[in-house]
Amino acid sequence: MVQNETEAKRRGRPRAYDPDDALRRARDVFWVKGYAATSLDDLAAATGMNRPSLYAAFGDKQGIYLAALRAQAEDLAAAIALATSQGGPPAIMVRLIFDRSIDAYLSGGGRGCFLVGTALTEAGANEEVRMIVREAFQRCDDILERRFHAAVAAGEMAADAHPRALAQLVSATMHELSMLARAGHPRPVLEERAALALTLMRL
Amino acid sequence: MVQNETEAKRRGRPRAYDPDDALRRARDVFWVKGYAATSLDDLAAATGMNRPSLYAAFGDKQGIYLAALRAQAEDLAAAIALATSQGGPPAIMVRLIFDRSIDAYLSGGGRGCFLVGTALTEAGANEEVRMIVREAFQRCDDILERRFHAAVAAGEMAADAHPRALAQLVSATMHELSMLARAGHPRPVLEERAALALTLMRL
DNA sequence: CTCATTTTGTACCATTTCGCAAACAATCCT
DNA sequence: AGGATTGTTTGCGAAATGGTACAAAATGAG
Repeated sequence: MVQNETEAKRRGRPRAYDPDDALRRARDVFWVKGYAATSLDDLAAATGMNRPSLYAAFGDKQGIYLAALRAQAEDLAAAIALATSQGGPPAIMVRLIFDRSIDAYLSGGGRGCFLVGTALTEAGANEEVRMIVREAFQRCDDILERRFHAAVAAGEMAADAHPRALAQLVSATMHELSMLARAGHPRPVLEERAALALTLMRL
Repeated sequence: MVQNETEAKRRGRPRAYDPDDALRRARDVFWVKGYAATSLDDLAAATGMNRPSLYAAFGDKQGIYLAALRAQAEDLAAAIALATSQGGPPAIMVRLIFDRSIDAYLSGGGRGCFLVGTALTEAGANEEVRMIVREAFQRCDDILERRFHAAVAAGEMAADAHPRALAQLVSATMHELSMLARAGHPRPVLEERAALALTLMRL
């Protein structure tokens, strides 16, 4: 919806808001209240925009949510890709991923992961959301699996390690940490989970 | 709200519905659409009751949801307690738990676990829901941990097995299976996840 | 039979919600 | 300067939503 981002000069009245910033603020409301419980008034208040501007920028309510969801899915995959791109022992990498995840999930009052905390509910009745969630998680799994596979090939892990099982355990642990955060558990609980999951990985 | 369940004879006009059955039907609507997206009209249509009867039976909309949520939390803990109460090798027990979970999560079009799929979103802004979810999952973890601890003591598992870590892995795997189901993954995907988690447990 | 009691059915109300139309404002182009 | 273009503001309106009042109906008690 929002276009001509990079173009030097646009004609007509300039926008009074930054689309990326507005989408982040809208996303934060969805993040706490969920999609269905968030009203356009909530979004207008959070972004400082009024409804017609919201419509012009992102389309209807579902359009705003889908834009936020896609951005969040992209950020998630990018974060995993970044964490796995650095070399070094897989154990260090996994520990880093867990630490970063815990920080992220506890920020904002323990809201957890956006996908887990909001999109999953909507996935029950919305085919598009369901697909976005499925593909986002699948991408993360694939990235992690490739990384573990490479680590085995590089001799950084035991030869009989199971890259696919380990990738899925990292993924599941992240999701579990997200749930625990949103259920109100404090940091030490999350840290112990991460530590015990790491123990079971025997890296 | 609903009372005098066991009393032989009630005065006045008899109820035209079965409270337990009505609550199950209401729960099924919440299960697919989530709490916020479910309207009282939806609930009235699903239960066959009209709004005043719903109010008399369960209170307001949140009351209906909380009743369904509490019942579901109870059922979950009961299912775990039942599965762990039977003796035998822990590996068999875990496999059974996963199999049962997969069946349950894929039924109804892949709606996953009620708590994971609906309550977690609401937990973001509802303190009571957050507490119910937290306690329900905590109970399951505790039951599983005790069972693994007993298995170690009984020599059914390696002495250096980690009951707490294993319990948390079973729990996290169940939650992950629930998410995968709701994200639209087919049965084989879930079955592979369960199998690989079991592999990592080295039971 | 009559009355008290409980539930049901209909209708209603106040509020919220989404979405849009039309007028106003700011900028660019010629 | 004047028109074209784009974004903002205000306000409206139709529909849906949560919740309730009240009369009718169905049962047990006396």
